[in-house]
Amino acid sequence: MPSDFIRDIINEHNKTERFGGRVHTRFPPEPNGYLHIGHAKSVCLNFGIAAEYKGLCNLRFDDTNPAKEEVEYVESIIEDVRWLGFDWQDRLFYASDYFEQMYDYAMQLIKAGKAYVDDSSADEIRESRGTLTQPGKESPYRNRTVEENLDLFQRMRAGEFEDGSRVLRAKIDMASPNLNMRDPVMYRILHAEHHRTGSKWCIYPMYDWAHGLEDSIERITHSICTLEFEDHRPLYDWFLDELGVYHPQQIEFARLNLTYTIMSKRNLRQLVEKSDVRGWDDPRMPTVSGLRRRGYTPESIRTFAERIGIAKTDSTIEVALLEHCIREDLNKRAPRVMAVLHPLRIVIDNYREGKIEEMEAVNNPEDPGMGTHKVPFSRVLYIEQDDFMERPPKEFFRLAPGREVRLRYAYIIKCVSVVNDKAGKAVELHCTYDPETRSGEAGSSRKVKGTIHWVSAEHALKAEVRIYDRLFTVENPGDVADVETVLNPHSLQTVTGYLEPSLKSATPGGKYQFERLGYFCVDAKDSSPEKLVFNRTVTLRDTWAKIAKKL
RNA sequence: UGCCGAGUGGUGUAGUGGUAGCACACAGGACUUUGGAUCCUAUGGCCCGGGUUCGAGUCCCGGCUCGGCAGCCA
Repeated sequence: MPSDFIRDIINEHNKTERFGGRVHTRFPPEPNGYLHIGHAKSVCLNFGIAAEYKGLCNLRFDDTNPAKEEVEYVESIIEDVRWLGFDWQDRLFYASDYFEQMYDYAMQLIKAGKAYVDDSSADEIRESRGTLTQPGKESPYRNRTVEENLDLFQRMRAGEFEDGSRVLRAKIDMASPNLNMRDPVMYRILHAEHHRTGSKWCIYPMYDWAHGLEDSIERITHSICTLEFEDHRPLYDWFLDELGVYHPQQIEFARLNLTYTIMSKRNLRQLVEKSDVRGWDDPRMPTVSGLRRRGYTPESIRTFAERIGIAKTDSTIEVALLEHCIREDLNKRAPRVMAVLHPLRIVIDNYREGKIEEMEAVNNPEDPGMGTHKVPFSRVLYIEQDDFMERPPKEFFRLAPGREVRLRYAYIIKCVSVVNDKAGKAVELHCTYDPETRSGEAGSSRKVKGTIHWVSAEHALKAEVRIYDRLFTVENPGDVADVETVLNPHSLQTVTGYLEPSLKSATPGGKYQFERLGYFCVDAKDSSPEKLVFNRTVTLRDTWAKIAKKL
């Protein structure tokens, strides 16, 4: 069980019986965009804590702003939370289900002389709010009678007034050093169609007013949110105390930041709208749907969420940790296959034309229980262009003129000649094989420096392979004024890959390790049996790349 | 220069008065029919200054730095 300041607080509450030993959290997204990895952190935290303490966690849509919210988003959020592996049973709630009760509570506050209808314009309210260093000024409407406020508020609800003409405000303290306490707006008039309540309402509650009530109504014990709401906690507490209702504890933690990644919904939406990516679920997006399509597993994301920890310090996690988590998971479960993405044709001169052998390949060296499968071998093969160099440095131990290398699960071959094109680029290799060295047989114990992967040209399956790189060229794209300027133009490279024939039966979402290259998955949207499409999830650790870089 | 909050290796995160630990990254090595995986080893840290104490990352005081807040967004 992880240890962090939130669990410390819960342990303390359990000790003092503040909530009678109960633990009940909630994940409260606003349905105005797709969930991203930062939300996943919160989902794992809230549902994870509930599970650890044998408590409950609700899924609740904070749908108080009809102007920005859509059912498409609620559907995607439900799918994503479920995919991450969490269950809210029958506790799927919507803030909009509580509108009537919130209205009653507002009437109660008005009757207590703690809220008033303000006829000021938005501009006037902003100007009278004061500044960070100067107190605000009280509204001329602040001291209306309770009767007048009641009447006006009822008429606001009845639709008698235009958008923006009036608001309901809490009467707190215009001189408070905490701006949130300077008579915050509780309701605004919005004649807008709500995705659930239709046109039933034309006044909508503001976050600060609504959120605590939602938590209170659901008997939440620990209302976990991000740091920027720290200043709002006094207001959260004020509303609940003035109403005298059940009062959860709000706790704030630092949101997730990732290197080379943007997390704000605004920026993510911009990428989608400007077609910098192919939608919210583009595999380059840090959205849960993007990661899923990219080939990330729920387990890897949960592990990641656990490893990054929970704290109040603003921090930025290196994206390498996320990549480590998916490699670690896929290493244990992904079957190994061979695929050549940048083919170089080789002919084994001394291998009889038309001869075909079935080589036995291990499905996963980490798990012998996964068995083996056959791969056809023949005279003409493809190997990776990177696995051959005409003038290799001494650190390179793959194929080169006159050098030997092992073909994975097959024979040791030697390169005897190179065919170059006009530009001098190697386009075909002629090799000989050593018949004594077939994998698994007596002579196969002979050692050579390198082993490379291959596919038989005549048996190869062609597929579209999408190779992804980071979306941004800088570590902190979120700090840049316009993210368009730091987009990586090479974040997607599409190639035709040559795959071993066993992949014929690959189904959408299927995850594989292409030996020596990385983990790849069948694209869930664009792949079909006629035209397979693979996404590269993540590369394997590449020691050679590091060496080559230093040369 | 208002209010709130945060400062522990490169990046994160533990440590609640008693040997500063873990993960990732990085460097080296072992092993290897994936330059994968695995294993081993190394480098590297308590923002600063005072104070309390036998003893301070931890408690106190004073600084410094960074983040958040002036939507009828959440």
